Amino acid sequence: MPKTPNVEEVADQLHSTAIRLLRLVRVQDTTSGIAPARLSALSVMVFGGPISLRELARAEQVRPPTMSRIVDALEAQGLARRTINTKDRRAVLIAATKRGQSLLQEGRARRVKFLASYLVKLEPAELRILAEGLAAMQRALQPG
Amino acid sequence: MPKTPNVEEVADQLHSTAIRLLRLVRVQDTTSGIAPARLSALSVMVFGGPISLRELARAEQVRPPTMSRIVDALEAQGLARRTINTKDRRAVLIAATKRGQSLLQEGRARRVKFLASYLVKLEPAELRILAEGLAAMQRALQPG
DNA sequence: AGTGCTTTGTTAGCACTGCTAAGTAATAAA
DNA sequence: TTTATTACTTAGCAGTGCTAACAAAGCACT
Repeated sequence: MPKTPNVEEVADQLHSTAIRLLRLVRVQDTTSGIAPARLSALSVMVFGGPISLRELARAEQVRPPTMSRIVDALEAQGLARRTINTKDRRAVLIAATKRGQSLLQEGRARRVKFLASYLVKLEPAELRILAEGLAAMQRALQPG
Repeated sequence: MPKTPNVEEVADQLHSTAIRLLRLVRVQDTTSGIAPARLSALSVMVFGGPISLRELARAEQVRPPTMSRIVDALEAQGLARRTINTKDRRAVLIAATKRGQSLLQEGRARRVKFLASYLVKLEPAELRILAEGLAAMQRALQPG
């Protein structure tokens, strides 16, 4: 029976493990031909549907000018489109194109597959603990 | 008794959770006055001692020219110093200064404390599971 | 309608961080 | 000694974050 771990120690491990993990998958992301911030913004559109620039910026924790440029690039690559919001003509509605959708799904699949290739080294019991640990972490990171 | 989870599902959760976590702590890092790549490189020197540029670049998974510029900035901020390697005069030995060491420790402490403030919301049993899950993940990410 | 405030988005310009290509200096190999 | 390799730097590009400053649209109130 393992003893209750120190909170700060876990926090430290958490941080460094997250860094290592994202560095690992970054390599996979570059093969998609879409830069990471663009891929991430595209993902929000694909899973959440058309969205205003302001909302998209908030979802990505980025300022509007930054997101405006990201959308510029996605449009130039034919992966997203700005459409007119007839309800409020100040705002734009940004949506992923068909091509943007399929490209995202492919990239996501590749990334997940890549990560999964590491996880298969674990015993079923370890995998279960990892899944439970993740669930706990998601609860902890929840605002409030 | 929870059933054994799907590997790809866990991989997906892992990825998005890691992204969210690092976005969270990024805010804390900006308060240190050192940019993230510089902070990370500094950390390698502080915990591993003097190191050549090539090794440092490898440790940070970055190309030498990129690291050369990061070290330039750290030197300009008085946080690291390039010294001559008498064994091989092609190479440089890069080491953190006293100021670099203390600044890093402070930043690290602030980040850990910040993360820990989220983790205290968890029950001891959840925290234990999270720690075990992290350990499993570190085994999985191990090369080989 | 008109006046003024707020909201949405853009443009311009800066800092930081990644890359490759091309160069110099020191060392190793032939 | 000549050639190749290794370590590092410089130059220049792309991507991604920011703030400041602006235009356009909507809102509130007279």
